[in-house]
Amino acid sequence: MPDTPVEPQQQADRFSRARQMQSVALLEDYVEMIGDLLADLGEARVADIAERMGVAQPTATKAIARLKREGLATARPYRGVFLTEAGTALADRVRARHRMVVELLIAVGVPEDVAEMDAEGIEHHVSKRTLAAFEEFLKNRE
Amino acid sequence: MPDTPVEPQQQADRFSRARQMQSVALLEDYVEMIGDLLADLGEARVADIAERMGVAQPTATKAIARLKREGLATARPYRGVFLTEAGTALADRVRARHRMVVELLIAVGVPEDVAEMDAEGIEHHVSKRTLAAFEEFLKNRE
DNA sequence: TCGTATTTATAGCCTTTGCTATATAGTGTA
DNA sequence: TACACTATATAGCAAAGGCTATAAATACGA
Repeated sequence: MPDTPVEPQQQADRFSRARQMQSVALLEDYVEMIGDLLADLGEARVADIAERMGVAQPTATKAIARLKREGLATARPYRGVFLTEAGTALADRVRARHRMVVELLIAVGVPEDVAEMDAEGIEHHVSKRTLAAFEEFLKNRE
Repeated sequence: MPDTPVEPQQQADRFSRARQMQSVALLEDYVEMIGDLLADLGEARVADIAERMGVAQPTATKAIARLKREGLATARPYRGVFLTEAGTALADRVRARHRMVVELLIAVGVPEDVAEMDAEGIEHHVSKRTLAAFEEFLKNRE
């Protein structure tokens, strides 16, 4: 029965939740990016962050300000940006989830480059339970 | 080789693209919702749209204004909201994509209710090619 | 160490998506 | 037909994310 009627309230909640996740998505992207830069280059400069995020430098500065507000990052002016413990943990989770989404997409037949593209948007909406299902699926196929 | 180095520019483009898709997501949600209401109730009132979208009524009014601007909907004040041909076509595409995403999630082991939840956010980031892969996957399994 | 070049921060503006409070227009009934 | 009730529209505000232009701070070579 694909046509179970959906309660308006329930549906509204779903939309609210999706919007909520969206507001977290940017933080996740920045945190992961900063983690990557720290790993790759040993430091995360504002200019590099902006370049890789595809935004203007002041936009990155503002985003970093939000990360600081939320306790995910610290920054010494004109030095680099660093992740707090919470930031590092988030970055790790986000990175793992991203990889899992890409792998799942590839596993169901999505070309690798497309998988990589789409994952960038999809990943933020993948819940814990869905992630667990992905993991299980990848483990059990062959 | 999971560690193909990614060009900064390429990565930036991916993020830009994801942001771009995000701005379309709201339109898609509203259009699909209006389509559903028209089908279910024969009319789409602002109040119903707002309720089901989980937003305040003026927020829905504003979104509808954008739909009109973009040529997806028309509205007669104090009557209902209607979809243009383009709006109807978009609604159909969105609905089909939504169903496909839900089915794919279920097929890889995501519980139905979770699938329905997550699909709400995921669907907007599923490209044509990924959608095609999903379709193929669902057809070929068994 | 000075002075220029690079990098980051600030200022100021725009758009979108929310919100609440309030005005206004339709609807239906007495 | 008039009035109350309901539905929609409008006004005005906030936060987020984006931009360009410009100021300020740092770094580094001469």
